[in-house]
Amino acid sequence: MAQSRPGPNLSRIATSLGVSVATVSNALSGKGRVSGQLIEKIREHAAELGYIPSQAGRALRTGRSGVLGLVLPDIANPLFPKIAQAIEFAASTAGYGVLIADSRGDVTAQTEAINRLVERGVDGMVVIPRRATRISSAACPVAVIDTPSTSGNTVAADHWQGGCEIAGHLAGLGHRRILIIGNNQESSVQNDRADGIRSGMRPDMHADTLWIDRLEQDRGSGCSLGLAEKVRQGFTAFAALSDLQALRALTELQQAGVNIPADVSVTGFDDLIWSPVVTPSLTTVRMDMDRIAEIAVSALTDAIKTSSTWEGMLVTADVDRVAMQLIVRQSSGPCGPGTKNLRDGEHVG
Amino acid sequence: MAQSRPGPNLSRIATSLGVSVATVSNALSGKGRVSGQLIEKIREHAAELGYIPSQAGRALRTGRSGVLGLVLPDIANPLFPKIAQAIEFAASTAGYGVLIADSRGDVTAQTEAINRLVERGVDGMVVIPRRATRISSAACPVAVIDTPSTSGNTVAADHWQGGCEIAGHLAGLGHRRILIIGNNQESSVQNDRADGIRSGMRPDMHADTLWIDRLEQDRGSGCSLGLAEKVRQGFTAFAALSDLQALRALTELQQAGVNIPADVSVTGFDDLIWSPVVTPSLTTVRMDMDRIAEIAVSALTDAIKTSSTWEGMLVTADVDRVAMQLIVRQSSGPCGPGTKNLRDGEHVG
DNA sequence: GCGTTCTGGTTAATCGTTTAATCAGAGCTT
DNA sequence: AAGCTCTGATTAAACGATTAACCAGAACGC
Repeated sequence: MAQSRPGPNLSRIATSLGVSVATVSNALSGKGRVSGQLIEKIREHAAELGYIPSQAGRALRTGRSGVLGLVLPDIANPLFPKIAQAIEFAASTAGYGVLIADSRGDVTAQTEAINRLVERGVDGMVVIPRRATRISSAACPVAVIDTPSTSGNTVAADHWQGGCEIAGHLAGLGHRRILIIGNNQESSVQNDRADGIRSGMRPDMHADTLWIDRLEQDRGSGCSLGLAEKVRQGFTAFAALSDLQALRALTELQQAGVNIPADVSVTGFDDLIWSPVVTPSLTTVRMDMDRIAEIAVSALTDAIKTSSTWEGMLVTADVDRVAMQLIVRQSSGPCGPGTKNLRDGEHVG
Repeated sequence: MAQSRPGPNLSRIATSLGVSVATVSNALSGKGRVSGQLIEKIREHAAELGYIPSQAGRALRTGRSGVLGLVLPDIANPLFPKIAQAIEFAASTAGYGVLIADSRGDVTAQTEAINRLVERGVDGMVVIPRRATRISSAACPVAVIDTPSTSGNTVAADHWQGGCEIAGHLAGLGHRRILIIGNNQESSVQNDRADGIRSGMRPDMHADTLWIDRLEQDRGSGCSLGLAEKVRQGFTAFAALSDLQALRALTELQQAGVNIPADVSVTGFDDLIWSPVVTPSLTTVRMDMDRIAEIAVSALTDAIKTSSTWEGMLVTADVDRVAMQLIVRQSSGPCGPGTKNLRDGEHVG
């Protein structure tokens, strides 16, 4: 039961140098009144002893754990790697650790996950909420990354503006009939993206929307989206609300013999990992996750510093939306005669 | 500076019930000697007060934080969501939290990330090592998830066996010339998978291997893999060592007008998120990440319980490999006459 | 020369939990 | 009745860091 840690602690440094623990603590934190030379000497000695402060001791005394929680609706989300990476980076440069909690898609599991984090004593947390769920405020500051149009959102990518970018791009290429392909109508993010696309269209343009989950309820998951038929109906551009759906559309169209981008264009959202390497590479719109994470984390750490009350609260940031950036690749091209040879079959079904 | 936590602590419960803190602690942990009725009363009262033990206090006293670290070579890895989800689940059912650390691909950053975790006082950690790097053992038990053939591996999917499954599947479909498509020749995981494929082939089969990163060094990243040419050379099956490369192959072939699976077959590894929804859906081989995570975590917690010494050590488990499961979908089919019409162009280059 | 201020430290309390050591009383033996 | 054990609790000492409060001595003003 050698339960004492191996590394030196404050008192070991103190006795070894013949000073008091308080002085060592002050020297290292630069808080109390210690002479310059002594500070130097203590820091040097601490360094060569390889001193690492006990988070437990510090946490117990200060009431702060130095850890942030990260709650995700569903870790399996392909966007998650970028989010986690960005949050972890922002947090660790701010001196915080990141504790993850997965809610496995379930809504009740989300509050459960939040509770787990609270029990572990996180100082604050970043929540990417599931669908349109509200955060039953936990016992610590909470930053929400959702979409700017949702109340309670701390900071997020400007999904609406991202949609505008896509619409503008497609408009510039001459496309007039666009099929928006989304997964879930209840997702506020996807709705904002779709709204953005519609708002960015010129007056002479027209868009229909296809929600995959509804289609799959009828036809079964993984079913065909019937996009070849949509091509025959005159749609020349398929704007998916996520790269995953864009990929699905892309491969379905390719399999049906539709050439991209010669015949039709396909665009996505998020610039996920496969987007640059598929053929044709995917035109998409990217969110600056690093910046979003940095804003969220600093809003959180500010709230932690100044929070005198322990009630849960949703933190706010000066900037609540971060622009998305259009990445033009090969899956989008001018709306040209390439589609003509498919048009004759109109109104087949 | 209301630095005292809001929730009740042991002493509040104790005074409120007129007993000592020790008794409350014993009653809740079931360790000391407390009468049955008193245990009941204390637990009840603690519950209705919403008592949550202070991890900081406990950690300070016991020297255990109740937190595991998770170190990833590169969080952006598309496999990461599954890993993180599985580890988090296994850890939280074992009563542990999970602190993440990203090494952003860099090898030096990996040790840095490990140090960050140690400083935060993790009781142990799970490391998915970068390429062939060895873990410079940290000051806590470490479980390594790599591949069974690597020394120091705690537990991992049986990538070699997974390769055999693929080879067997393709052999049964009549394929004789296989192109293995990998990303990186230095990856021990990819090497094991490739070896597995070769070992699982029948004597009359032949396989070549294409390493993408080498190709990209010459032709630039995102370049064509020249697979259409390979089809003309007589390859009828493309076995990628990851679904990401499989997807790349699939789309490149489709764009070149090659029909899958009629003309050639494409297979992958890992059953990543897009695999079921692309057209044609991807035949792949899946690892049982939940089981791997559970084995790794329980090996870790065992080591933590019994560890009297604080030196770092690589833990071992009874089972060091978990079988992979073949998922047959639509991207693989019989090697048939479908390829014939492309064969006449043999030896063009 | 005596009160005051400033400097550079020390003392001691505290955070909340665990756990070894102790202790009061009941029941039992001889 | 003295000694013993057993039960059910209490006491007190950690764990390691932070920080308010205190204190000795030097410098200084008047």
